[in-house]
Amino acid sequence: MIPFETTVLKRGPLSPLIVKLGLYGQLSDHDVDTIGDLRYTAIDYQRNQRITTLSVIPPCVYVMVSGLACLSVLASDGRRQITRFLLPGDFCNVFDAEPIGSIEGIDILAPTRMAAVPAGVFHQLGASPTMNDVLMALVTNATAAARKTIGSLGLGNARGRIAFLLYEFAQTMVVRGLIGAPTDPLPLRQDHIADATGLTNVHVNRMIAQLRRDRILSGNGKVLEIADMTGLRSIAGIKW
Amino acid sequence: MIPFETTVLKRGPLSPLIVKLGLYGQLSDHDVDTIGDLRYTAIDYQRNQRITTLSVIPPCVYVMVSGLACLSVLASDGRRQITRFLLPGDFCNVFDAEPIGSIEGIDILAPTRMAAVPAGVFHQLGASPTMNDVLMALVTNATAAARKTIGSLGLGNARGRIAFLLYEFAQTMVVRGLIGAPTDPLPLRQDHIADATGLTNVHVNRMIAQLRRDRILSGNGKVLEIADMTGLRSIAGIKW
DNA sequence: CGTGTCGTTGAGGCCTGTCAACCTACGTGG
DNA sequence: CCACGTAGGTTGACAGGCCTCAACGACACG
Repeated sequence: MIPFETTVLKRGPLSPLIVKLGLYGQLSDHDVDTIGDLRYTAIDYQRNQRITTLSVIPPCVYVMVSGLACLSVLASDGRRQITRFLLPGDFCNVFDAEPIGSIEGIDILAPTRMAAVPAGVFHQLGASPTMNDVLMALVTNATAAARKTIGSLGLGNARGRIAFLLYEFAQTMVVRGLIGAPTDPLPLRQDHIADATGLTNVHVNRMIAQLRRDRILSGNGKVLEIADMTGLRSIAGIKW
Repeated sequence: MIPFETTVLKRGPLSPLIVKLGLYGQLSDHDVDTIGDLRYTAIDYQRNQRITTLSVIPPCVYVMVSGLACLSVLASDGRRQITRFLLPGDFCNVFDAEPIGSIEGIDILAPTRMAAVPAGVFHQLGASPTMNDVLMALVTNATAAARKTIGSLGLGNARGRIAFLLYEFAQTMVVRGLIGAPTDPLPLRQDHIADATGLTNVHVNRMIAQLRRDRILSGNGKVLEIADMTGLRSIAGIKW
């Protein structure tokens, strides 16, 4: 029997986008084909690049194809706060991840490829009622996810914040078909976790060591794996 | 000369909604009239009520008409994190403020009136292309605002977090026409600020006293006023 | 083998939380 | 008119979680 992923992956590099959109509504075969066949310009970015303005001449919608990036806000003193991670299939300059005016930028956390799709094409696609509903649900969901993060930052101590971040990140990766199981290695460095939780890398290191001793996390050194999703969720300390 | 507000206020109780929508696109006279004339059921809520499910039989869109409320997430131990404030004109159960499944609720912070508009009517309104764009911009903006809050919580210390919150709150109140100037008294108690910034009410009290000594805030006791918006913004510590 | 990246560990200090008491303003009822 | 209760704000003493600074280790790569 051919696994489900195979049929999706046959759609090509934009299949992560199809998977993502499919989470928010039933896509018609026509929509799936249209997206799968979209013409786009591939653009590659290197690690540690910060992008404040994506080229929009001609007007383009950027979709991440592979890699890892994030949106972040900077403090006056240069520190960085990651406000959301960007995964393959995520929009990078519109809809749920439209950077805030001049204060938010895109940081590339691992070698990343983006697909620049002419905005006109995409706007046309969004004209269909079902696709419009899907996009609206997408953005609404992003708002809700951001508010959950606000909850975690406000309510949790260091241990709780880290637990929440890892739980949500792994959950998202699985749902989006980017890893097979939540116990697979996560592509996060301790610095990323620090910048996303508002903690220092030193303290993140200590907390991760503690979570490993508690058998909530596994892996050594640079390999970060979740051992106990249920435990992680309860440590996050939110009343779900 | 008749001030602008007068013409808007003539639209009746739903004028805050018209003002809000107008921030995200040019509304046609027809749209304004339609919204101003919407039939709705008024529902009043008392302070300290927590609403986990708004009645949706029949399906309704809830719009706040007057008062003050917030969305909040609870910790396992019962503490509350305010994830966003709800002001007159805000949707309360759809679009930019759709509560997250079972984990988020609406807390009434001051006597509040909501307008329950039949969902069908509203869905019909959103069918027009321009209004659809307005709604999409609304939700996108809410996502961006939430991410800005994440930035403040992650980057700022107590002083910075409070400064950010008050700056954004006052700014929003002014833009929405709910107060005349950012130096007008704000309808926030110190407890609200504590729950929105993830601090304790005791520490919020000390920080507010400090900001008053620094002439950034004014007012005594229960009266909270901003004296210096520019100073507040720079204290927030975000690279704008 | 030098260099850079990322993780790890220790010592010390500050920011913020916790606990507790008290104060003012205001409304209610005898 | 006063006793009382409640809501919200204010202040002090103390503890602890997290930050800062610093050094070192493991590993990849040219």
